[in-house]
Amino acid sequence: MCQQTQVVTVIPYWERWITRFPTVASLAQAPEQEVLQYWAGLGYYQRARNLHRAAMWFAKVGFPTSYAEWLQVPGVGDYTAGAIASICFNQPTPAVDGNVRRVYARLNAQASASGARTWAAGVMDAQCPGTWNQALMELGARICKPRNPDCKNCPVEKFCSGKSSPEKYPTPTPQRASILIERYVALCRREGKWAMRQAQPGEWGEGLWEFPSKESPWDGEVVGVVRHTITHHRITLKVQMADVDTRVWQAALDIPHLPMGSAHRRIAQNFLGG
DNA sequence: TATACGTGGAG
DNA sequence: TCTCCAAGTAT
Repeated sequence: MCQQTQVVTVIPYWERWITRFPTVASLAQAPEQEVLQYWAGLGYYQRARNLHRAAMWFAKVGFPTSYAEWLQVPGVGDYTAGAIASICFNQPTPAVDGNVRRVYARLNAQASASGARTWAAGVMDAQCPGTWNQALMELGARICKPRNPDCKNCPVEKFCSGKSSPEKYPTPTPQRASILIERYVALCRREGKWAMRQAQPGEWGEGLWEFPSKESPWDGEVVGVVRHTITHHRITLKVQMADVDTRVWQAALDIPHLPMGSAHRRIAQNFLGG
């Protein structure tokens, strides 16, 4: 077995993305499959679809200028709308991210962060809402960190009700039990092409390409195992060389350019060599 | 209000 | 190698 050494220039995701989609219009005009292709590997594929829909929205009606309008944009929720409205349009809307929720819970010794938005609206500096919101978020990111918070350098330590045991707030949500999933993946090559399929709506990775798989083994040699986790699902993919009955085939040279999730991408990289 | 979503890095 | 963790939106 001999290993080939090759020099690979890794182009960052953002650079590939911004080169292909330098403007809102270019993103709006792209087919969704291509948007997914450039997003592939990052996860949260619904975000890519929402970003694409948002671009089409902007191309059609322009950028919103208020919190309420931004909330209508696909993929934009309370935090993003509040951040944009306050930072770009000087509107006194809270921008409550995970950092701000943690600052709220500790400052007020609250087990739950559900009151964070009401609190943030109340302490808002209406003269400089964007700067205020960014300061709150930075306080959480740099001082009031999830672990080892730097209380001695905290500008509001003397007001803090949770300072004696900051890591108790907010109470962590109990972790879910893992669900173990085992599937058998078939690699089937005919005339230089590989059997593949696109994940359907309702399946994981909708619209992404993958190799055929099922819960029971195929008739073929197991050549490897790939492990993968999606939230609390621990997935073991056993890779087999097997014959499958399919009508969809992809040329080996095209596979690196298809939108694929990381597990099947790893399978393609590790097992399609021959 | 609780849960699903995908991945990579830290330990 | 394994386990744990992260942040925001949609539903």
